Amino acid sequence: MNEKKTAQRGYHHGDLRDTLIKAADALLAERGLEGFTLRETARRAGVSPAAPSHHFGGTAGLLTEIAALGYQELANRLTLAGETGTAADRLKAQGVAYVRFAVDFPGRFHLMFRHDLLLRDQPSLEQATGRAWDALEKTVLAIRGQSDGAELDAEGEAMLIGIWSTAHGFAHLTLDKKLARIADCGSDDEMLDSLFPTIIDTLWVKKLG
Amino acid sequence: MNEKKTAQRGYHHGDLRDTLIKAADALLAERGLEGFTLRETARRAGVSPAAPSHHFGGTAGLLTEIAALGYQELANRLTLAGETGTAADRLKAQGVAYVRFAVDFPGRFHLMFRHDLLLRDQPSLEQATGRAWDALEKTVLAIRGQSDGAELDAEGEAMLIGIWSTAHGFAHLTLDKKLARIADCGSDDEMLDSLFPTIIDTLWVKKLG
DNA sequence: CGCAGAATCTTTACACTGTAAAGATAACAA
DNA sequence: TTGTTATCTTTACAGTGTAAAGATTCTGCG
Repeated sequence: MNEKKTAQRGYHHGDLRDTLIKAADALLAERGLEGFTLRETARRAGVSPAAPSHHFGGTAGLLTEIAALGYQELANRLTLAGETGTAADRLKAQGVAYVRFAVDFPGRFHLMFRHDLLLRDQPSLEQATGRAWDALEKTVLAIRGQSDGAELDAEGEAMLIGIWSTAHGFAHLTLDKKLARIADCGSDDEMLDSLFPTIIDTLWVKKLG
Repeated sequence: MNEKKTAQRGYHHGDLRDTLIKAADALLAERGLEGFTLRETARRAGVSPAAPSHHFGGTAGLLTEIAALGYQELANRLTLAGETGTAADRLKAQGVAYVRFAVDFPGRFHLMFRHDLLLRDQPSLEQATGRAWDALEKTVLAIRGQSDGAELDAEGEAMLIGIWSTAHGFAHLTLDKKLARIADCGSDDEMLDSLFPTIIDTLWVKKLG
């Protein structure tokens, strides 16, 4: 019976921590990282402006929890994309999933790579980051013919950072509308589903397959 | 005799516009984009807090001029890198130059891709962006065997966006210290000069050459 | 039960921020 | 000289994050 709901308007909210995380995440989704405000988060949660700071130690503490959420979701998608097909297919699918995540959660995505806004060594963040990372590494290990727990060899390392960089850059450029003028596609969806796979094919798969 | 210097402490500064741009650029270099402040810029220029807004219409106006500076510098470097060697060599060199620019000017670089902070259709920005863009396009056209003024074919377009994405992503990940834990290189310089070319080779050049 | 002590949230306060509006000053043109 | 205009300052306001201190409720222990 830990569900006291928010109706109880006393000093003790019950589960204000979770409420704040959800409110902040929703605010991030609505207004983006630049529209995010700690006070507005508190307002939406129906508490005083200073309440979030008390729970999370400051803006960075709250944002770090949301970034961890983001890495969890990203890890889930990367894992899912890394389950079917040849090793090359899986890496390609993971690249697409990476960009898809960025398009689906632009606020979270931007936040996840703003180390000036995050508490880097928070366990929740480190663990979630590790999960996402491992999903990619596993696929590259398979491509390189290495066993699952091994250290990546030099070329594998280059491949991993390469696919990561390409997907990461494409995601950023898409979110920043930089690709609109060149590839005059319509929606981001169309761009993602046709252009990005083409790029991966042009760069990668022909060499791997 | 347009040089009245800043010593003249009157209402009319003389060339406050340029002074503000330089002060803002220096502040950006020192404290990064997140440490940038319009008031601090005014402070360094020795003028009132509201003076910058009057000249540039607001923060975005001033930042846009600095972003234009950034694109100019980037265009210069890309042009220089695209002058010697085979077409494949030049594209690789341009990729390295792109990342090098980001490492040398992190503040400017971040700013240049923050469309929420810039006035997109400011001529100075559009023109500088175009110059940088053209330098890359020219190299890809050469690789594709197309004439200089032509429209890129589909595969060339994919190549262009591909190399851009890879360099852009690598630059972002480097600046965000995300690569430190994987490729345990020392400095950013070392990473740039050895790791990034390796990636390009692994991904690209073997196919092009 | 009663009641310290701790946990939780609020209040207050402060130093910032960007910028709109109105005032002061200097340059300039007639 | 005198009016006009451009340039910069002053003032003011609505925001922001958060430190410090106060109010309230929960909790554990006698």
